[in-house]
Amino acid sequence: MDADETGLRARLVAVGVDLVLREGQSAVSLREIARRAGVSHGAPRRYFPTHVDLLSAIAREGFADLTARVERTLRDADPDPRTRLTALARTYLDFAAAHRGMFELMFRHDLLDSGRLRLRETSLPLFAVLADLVAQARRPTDAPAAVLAGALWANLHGIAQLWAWGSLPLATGATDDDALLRAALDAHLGPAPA
Amino acid sequence: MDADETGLRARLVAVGVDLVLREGQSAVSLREIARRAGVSHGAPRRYFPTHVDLLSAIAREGFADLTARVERTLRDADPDPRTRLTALARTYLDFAAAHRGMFELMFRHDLLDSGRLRLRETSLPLFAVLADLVAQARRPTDAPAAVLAGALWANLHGIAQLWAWGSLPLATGATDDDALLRAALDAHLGPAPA
DNA sequence: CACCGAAGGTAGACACCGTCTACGACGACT
DNA sequence: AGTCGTCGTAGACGGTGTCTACCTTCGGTG
Repeated sequence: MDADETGLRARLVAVGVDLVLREGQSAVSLREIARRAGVSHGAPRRYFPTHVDLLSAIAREGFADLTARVERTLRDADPDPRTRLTALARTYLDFAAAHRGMFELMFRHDLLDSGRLRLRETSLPLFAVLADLVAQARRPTDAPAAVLAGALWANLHGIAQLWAWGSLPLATGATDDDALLRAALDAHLGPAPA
Repeated sequence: MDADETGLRARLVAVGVDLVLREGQSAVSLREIARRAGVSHGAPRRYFPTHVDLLSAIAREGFADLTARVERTLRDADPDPRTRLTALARTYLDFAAAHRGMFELMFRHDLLDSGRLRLRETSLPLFAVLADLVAQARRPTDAPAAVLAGALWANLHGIAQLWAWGSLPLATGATDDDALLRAALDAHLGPAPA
């Protein structure tokens, strides 16, 4: 971002992001990142005392990226809340599918320290956007907006997870996750408008 | 189970199950299991050529356990499909919360080989139970039963995941996942009966 | 100008991991 | 009695994260 381009700290994060996107979460070792950044294996320690710190910084970039994608999608989208929610959901699932390694890392709480590096502060705005749209699309008989938004998010997340896991298509016979996505949106927000 | 109690193979799996339940997924190393089983670090290799094989066997026990719990719950439950689905869902979430390490392992596709050890065959019956109940509770205007069941499962799974992740309560302000669970069931199956 | 002290990166050690391989003990069967 | 399989041992190898001692380099101050 605004960090010195040549600064090792930023370079380590950039290399890590590239690595997790290209080779998945398990490839992101401290030593491998250091190697690709052209420094010794001990160098990262100056900026990231622990592996968790570096991974958290990388995951933070992932949340920022996802948030930016969602905002970009919404910028060009219809004003109708239901349509916007559909676009948001599709962006979420597309992100999970296209950047599987990063998506996995982002929710591996055992590898991350959500307290450090303002990881949580980076992920909350995304939920706020979702919650705001849900509040607009909510019908009077629905659950409270926060609960409805949480349930919908959980549904999106579950679809992404189970899809990555591999048994969902096998169990449902679906060949794509679009049917599941539409079912989830219909369930939480009511039938799609004509 | 029916395996020789004194057989090393069964003992390794039992120790692994115990270990993952007690200390979480990251504690389940080949060498630690061997240590606790009182054998050398190379011994497991005779029965489980690779770490993935042993973890898969452990996860298989997890699925069997979860399936058994669900079946036990349903045995004593009301015949009404909606009630039964609620009981199933609660059992699923309770399991995820109570045996977090095992639950994590069960869906860590990067640590498991779903092909080997009939892991998939062990997890599918559980989904079949869910799908069967959903088919009974399904309303005519709902999505096809398989899709509806998949979407509901994804919702359950997402609630479990995000709850474990830790940001859900923070975002929704909920102090328990019961509100989310009820919202999910209501969304997919229609409002709860009086 | 000389010095010095901190910042930033190097390099080696340590314990642990999964995997591979050579080897020994032991029991059953011919 | 002898031989062959089965099963577990034990050591090595390359990998990991972390810790620590060291070196280099550069900016400010006497």
